[in-house]
Amino acid sequence: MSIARRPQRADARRNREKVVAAASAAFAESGLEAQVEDIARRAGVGVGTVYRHFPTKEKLVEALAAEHFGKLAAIAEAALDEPGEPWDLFATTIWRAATAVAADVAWCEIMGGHPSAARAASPGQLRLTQAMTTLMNGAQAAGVMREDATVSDIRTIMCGFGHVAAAQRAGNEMNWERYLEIALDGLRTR
Amino acid sequence: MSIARRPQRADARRNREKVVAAASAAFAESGLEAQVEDIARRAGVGVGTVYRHFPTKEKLVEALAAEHFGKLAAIAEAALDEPGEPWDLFATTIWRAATAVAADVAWCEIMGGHPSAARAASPGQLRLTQAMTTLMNGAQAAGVMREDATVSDIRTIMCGFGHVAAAQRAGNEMNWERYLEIALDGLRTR
DNA sequence: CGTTAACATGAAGAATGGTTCCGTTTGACG
DNA sequence: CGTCAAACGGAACCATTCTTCATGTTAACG
Repeated sequence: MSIARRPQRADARRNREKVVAAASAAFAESGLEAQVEDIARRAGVGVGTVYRHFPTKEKLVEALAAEHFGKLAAIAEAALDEPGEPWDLFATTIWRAATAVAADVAWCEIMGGHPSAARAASPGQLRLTQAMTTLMNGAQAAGVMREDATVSDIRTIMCGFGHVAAAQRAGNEMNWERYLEIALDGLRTR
Repeated sequence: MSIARRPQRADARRNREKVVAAASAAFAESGLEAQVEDIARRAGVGVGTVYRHFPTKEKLVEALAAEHFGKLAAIAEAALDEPGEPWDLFATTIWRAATAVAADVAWCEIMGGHPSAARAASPGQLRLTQAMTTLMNGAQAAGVMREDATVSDIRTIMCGFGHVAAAQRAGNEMNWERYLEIALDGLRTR
């Protein structure tokens, strides 16, 4: 019994796009604590409209987090098709991902394991895990990455990374490039 | 012109102790977002009493943070008097400190660079920096630690560590021991 | 066009949690 | 003891921020 439903109105879809874009910008700038009212203002709509498209603020965060993980997956998958030494492919991937994450406060928080984002495993997360596993297997087969390293280690390292990058943005004297340099070195075979 | 002031009442000092102990326990268990009312209840006093001794919640956090840094400084200073290989002295210190921090949610947050704690440099922080520098110089002189490593790197690593440990406690699949293992490896000379 | 369901709005509601305030109690001192 | 300033208690206050809802608007379709 499929209930006959009118198609979504054109202005509604447009507004949804505007909300997503505004939220993306607001979160990138102020982190996940950016206020719904601010997002609505940026989008040029009322708060009610935000809530029409996303039942809660948390769902909005989840949606953007899923999008972010999709981007990371794309970065990792791209490396799979590139030529180069196994270690370089892996390291370059981490580096590209980190650079993208560090430029966005909310993304840092999401990588840091913020509750709103960590909940459901998005397809992007699965793809990311898959691609990273392949990259790491390659490096391990070449004997340049410690044998006991797993994707879980990468998650752990990137969790710490997200927070370091966020702290750096917040003004603490800190350096995420240096953090990565040391962590990546710790993953190499001696 | 020193204003004649009555000495602090005995019950007031006792209550202060109780507040500090209660706050310590509440923060260790629930993190810095533990509520003032909960702290007061644990201490067996009213919220007003908490505010008599600490003008704001943030000051209370700062006081406990300073205490924590004092403990870390003691750990590092103790290692200075112990016999052993330079690298082991350094690594053992990090390990001891990390173990202490990981057992306390608020401590993890403080290490992670929580605003309330990062503000003023407490004497404990200075002592900690001093002792760590000595330990690191020893390891570098022995040629077992990368020459470019600085105390600032340790701060960065421990910032990430605090967050990883907190995330692990919050239920994320993560492993701070593994994190440390990799980071310490990254600090060694190849 | 007219009708209607979908959509938009933003002020009001609800929940949270730090801080204040004043009536009451209590320790210290003469 | 009697006095008094210090200390206490905790309900009330206030600020913040997510969420709802009653009212007004608009795109889609016949």
